[in-house]
Amino acid sequence: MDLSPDRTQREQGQSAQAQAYAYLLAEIRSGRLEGGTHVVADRIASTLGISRMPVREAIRQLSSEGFMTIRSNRGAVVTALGTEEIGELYEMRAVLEGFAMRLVTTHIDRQGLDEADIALTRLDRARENVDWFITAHDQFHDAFLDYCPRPRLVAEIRRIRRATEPYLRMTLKVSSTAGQNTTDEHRELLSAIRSGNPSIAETAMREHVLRTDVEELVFRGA
Amino acid sequence: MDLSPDRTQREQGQSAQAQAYAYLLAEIRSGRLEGGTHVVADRIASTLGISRMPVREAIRQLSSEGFMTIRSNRGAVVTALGTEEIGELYEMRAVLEGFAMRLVTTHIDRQGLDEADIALTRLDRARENVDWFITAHDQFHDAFLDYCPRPRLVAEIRRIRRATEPYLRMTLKVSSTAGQNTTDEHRELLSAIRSGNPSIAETAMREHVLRTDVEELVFRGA
DNA sequence: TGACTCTATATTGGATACAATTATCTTTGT
DNA sequence: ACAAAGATAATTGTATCCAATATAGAGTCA
Repeated sequence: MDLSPDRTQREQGQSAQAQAYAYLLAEIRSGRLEGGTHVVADRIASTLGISRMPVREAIRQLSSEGFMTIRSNRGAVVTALGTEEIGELYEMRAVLEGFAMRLVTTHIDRQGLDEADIALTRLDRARENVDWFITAHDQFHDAFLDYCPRPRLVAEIRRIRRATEPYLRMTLKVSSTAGQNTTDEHRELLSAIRSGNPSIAETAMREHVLRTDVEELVFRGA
Repeated sequence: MDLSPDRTQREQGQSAQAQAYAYLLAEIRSGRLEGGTHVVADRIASTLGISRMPVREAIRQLSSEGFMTIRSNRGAVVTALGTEEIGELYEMRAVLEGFAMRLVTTHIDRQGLDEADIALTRLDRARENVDWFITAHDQFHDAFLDYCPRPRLVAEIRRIRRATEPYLRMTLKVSSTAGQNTTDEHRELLSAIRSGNPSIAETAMREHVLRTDVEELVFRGA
């Protein structure tokens, strides 16, 4: 997940549209393109040294993925989510990822649990730095999702996570440090999955995402 | 939900891209464009009397919504879902719509429940005709979703329903008639929501979608 | 000063033109 | 007859061009 600000020159075999898509998504996820920003296709095009059409396509795709909003004849703006919408996205992820855990409990093995344990340690050590924390946090959740035998479900969960990332980043920057309880939260989650009981695991994950993430984001800052 | 096969001439104010999108989506949902069909942008363009660019954008949007698949330099094909993928989509809908019912129980009023009751009657009467049945079935579920205060969640549920519609249609055509138990199933669902207990409602809907729809589709035909 | 109209500019939507790639057909050799 | 190779056509990807629309600004009049 590199987020280099400058021109990602078209590497071998990468289409112009893919380049534009990757560029814009990275700008949005990183927060460099803030919500509400008006994105002019022509500017992006010349920044990347390509024409406007592939940029248009990238914008359309990003908009149907929720990252941008296209207003007819008035261009595209980076989707600015209000607290309600952010809350709704977290809620959806909570529900979906909760269900994913139900499936994970019956598919994860010793190795998977060990990996999650390691990820938890990394997460604890990464508390001071926003980028590290987000990366480690994603990896912790991914450690479980890797064992969920539902590719589309996993893709959707990750999509939602990306969509909310800029706001998580903002919040973390404000509070500067993730709390100690974050680690405790995740440790409890891990043990719920270790229990092997699908219902317990589902509930734990649902509550975890709702509690930790939504509360911190919506009520504390943003 | 009209699905006219012939040219939907560009009505007042409708952009070419919107026209292409609506046209392709209707063709796919109705089953006229079967899964696996290679869609040539130029053909669609001349069919609709527009150029290729807005069609490309429509295709890209449809692909990011799961209706089509774009292979680099090799065009787009209508997504052909296997039984596993269909099952996964139903599963996701079951989970999301289950959660939606949790919220609905605390927001629905007398009028909403009456509407659901009426929709149930219509559903029962529409059992012989595939199109009527699908419409009535959607309306029954929508009667609840109208009372769910989470717009994105509702949109996602409907998106999944549209994506699986062609396959439901195929299955219904084979079995020619929806069973009596379909009505019973939905009646039980309604009473679960009437109970006013969020957890009962959530479970009922989740089980309902998984049981009725997935079983009929995946194990009976398709 | 402030609202309004008209004009100039920027931006978007769409069509066409061209280049790059893939698919199809034909030819050739065995 | 079959496979390989080359030529040809079809299709996709991208750039450029033009028209339609929206935005911003200058001037005008009360």
